[in-house]
Amino acid sequence: MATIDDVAKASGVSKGTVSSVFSKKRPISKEVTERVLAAAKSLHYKPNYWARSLVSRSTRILGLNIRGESLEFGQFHHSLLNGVLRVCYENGYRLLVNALSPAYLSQVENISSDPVDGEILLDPIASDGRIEDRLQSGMPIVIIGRPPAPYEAQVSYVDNDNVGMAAQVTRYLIGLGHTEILFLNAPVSRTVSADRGEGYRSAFKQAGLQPKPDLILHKPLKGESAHAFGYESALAMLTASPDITAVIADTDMMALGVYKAAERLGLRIPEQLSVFAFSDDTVLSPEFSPPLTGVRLHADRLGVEALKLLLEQLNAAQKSAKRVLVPTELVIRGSCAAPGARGR
Amino acid sequence: MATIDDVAKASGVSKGTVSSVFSKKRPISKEVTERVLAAAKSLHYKPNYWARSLVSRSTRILGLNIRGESLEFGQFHHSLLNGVLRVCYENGYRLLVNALSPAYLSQVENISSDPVDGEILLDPIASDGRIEDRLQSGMPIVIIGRPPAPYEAQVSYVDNDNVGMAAQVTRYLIGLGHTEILFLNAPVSRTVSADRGEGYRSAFKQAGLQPKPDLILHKPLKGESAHAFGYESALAMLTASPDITAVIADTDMMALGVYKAAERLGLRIPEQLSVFAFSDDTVLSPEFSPPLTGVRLHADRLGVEALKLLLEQLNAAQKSAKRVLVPTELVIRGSCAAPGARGR
DNA sequence: AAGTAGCATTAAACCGCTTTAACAAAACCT
DNA sequence: AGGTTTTGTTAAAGCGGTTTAATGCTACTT
Repeated sequence: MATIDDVAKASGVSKGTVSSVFSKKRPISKEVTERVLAAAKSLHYKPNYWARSLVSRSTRILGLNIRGESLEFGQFHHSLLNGVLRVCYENGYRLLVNALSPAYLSQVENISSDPVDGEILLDPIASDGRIEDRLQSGMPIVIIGRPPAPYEAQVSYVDNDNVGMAAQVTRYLIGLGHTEILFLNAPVSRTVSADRGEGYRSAFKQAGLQPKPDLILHKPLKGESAHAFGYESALAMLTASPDITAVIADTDMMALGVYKAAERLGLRIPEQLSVFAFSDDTVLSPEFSPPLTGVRLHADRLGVEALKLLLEQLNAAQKSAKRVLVPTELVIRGSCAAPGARGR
Repeated sequence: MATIDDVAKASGVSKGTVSSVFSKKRPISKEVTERVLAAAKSLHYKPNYWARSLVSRSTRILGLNIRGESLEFGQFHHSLLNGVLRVCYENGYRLLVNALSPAYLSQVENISSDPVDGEILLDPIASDGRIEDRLQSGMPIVIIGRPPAPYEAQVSYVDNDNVGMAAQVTRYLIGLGHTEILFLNAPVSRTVSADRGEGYRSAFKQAGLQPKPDLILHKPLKGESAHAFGYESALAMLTASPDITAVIADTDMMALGVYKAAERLGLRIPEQLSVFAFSDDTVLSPEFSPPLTGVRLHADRLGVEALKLLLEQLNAAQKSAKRVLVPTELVIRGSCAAPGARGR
């Protein structure tokens, strides 16, 4: 590959001049510009990206960081990615998808700063090392999901209104006549689980009822798949407490587990058991029988808003912690109904 | 951000030593290693990615290049991306999604070599500047889809067996009794359209029939959406030639246009018109009424195989042009049947 | 005509790291 | 003991660009 020196020599100018021709940061006479460009073309010269980034301290690359443990790229993530990519496309940024295993990152020889101008962090957990890390190094970030409390005032983030959404759903189920509602929540450490738990409880209180703490279960962060967790915990709980008439599941896969448990127990959905999922999977949900009632999260808008915040932050003189909430909508299909008798 | 010099100073060694501690390319005594690492931690030092890449001439980033004109990120692309990401994850590579608008790329100040070790090129067209470009600069590439003829022997690529697949489908329709089969093909310039066209024709010849050239239409590369093209060309052709009893569409969106045209003309599917699409969209296809018969392309495997080839190429001493074909499967749903009367 | 301002260009310093060549100290032969 | 390896460290020379300060020019004042 030809370097800037080759081009400088070939066109009879200094490398500083060649640099200016390409970066357009300083005016160069038309005549010289043409000579340089011609030489560059014949030598197949292109400025080296890394060298340029090294000194200009900018790459026009944005990062999308996915926690290493979970490379579960479902429709939610894809939809989000779509949103992010669109904004990148429009603004001339490339997108670096950063999904590296923790095992890889923990090795000394792989430690390094990230090669991006800014980053979007997905799916924050309670003690999320990534945030501290970026704050430390001054890397602009936007989080999708609510950051853990200590950082909430320090970083910008985009989120659904998880509290409100969970409350709405719970109200909906209470309105149908349910009072014993099992909540199979996300892993405790994920911030989203706290919010949804709060919404769940508040709806109960608002209705003048006492939420029962033992009806909230959390999926473990690692290990067990969502499906297995849905199946096993629903099976156990439904067997132990015959009063339960409805289940709120965190994801569609988890809901699928619940369906399976219901089948095993001979419970008809929705007549004997209502099932709900925090999901907007247009593939799976309608395929369920009965079709799964859930909520549309608008992952693409989460992506778009996050990237906009990030770009804003890159161009702003001083940082500020902004928050954007993306509204959600209940999608009522066929898996919830008024509670019926649960005879054995 | 602290630099290597700061760490060297703080731990009382030279920067060469610090470098060796982090890169592990040269043995450093345990005692010194610890001292350096401690100093690095307290200074929040991380090696600068760009500086490192500049001299080591490697970034551990792979690129996924999408032709600028088409940022139509559908399920095919997502599935492909999933495959690619999985292999990246396992091998400690980051993925750079390169979807920049052509308008942006054409500006002088934005020309520069790509900051990746290797690249996957999606959706090649007849005169694809990207390939020549990469060959020129010595950038390792793997193409998904068949590269244009002049490059076929020079670059590695992964593809479906488009010729065989198109032949299989056409045989299937001929077997059902169709002889007048309209083929709404991909844009002429896309290499995939030539292959599918060939398969279509060969099936006719094999059955002792003459394929009619005017029954093959190509979507324009830009402009019109697939849906609009499907609708308009089907409407025109079906009106002009009442003998047509089947349509092979390039994509599901195009097939949707055909459905719409059929409805407009009062043609029932599949009784009066069979429709087929080269698509495996699990969202859309079953939603069609009747459900759309198509073909499963296994985009994720395309991605996985492409990335494997790329990694192989990066590690190999000398390059070689390999080819991997990913098999496809007919997915028979409800949109094709034996031809019936097409009374007006 | 002299002085000032503006413009295009260049040489040299620098960005933060890796690597080469040189070297000292310790370990291994006979 | 003397010579040869091995091991650990360093100073200095890049990697391929950008940027700063300096330098000739030409053009504009007055």
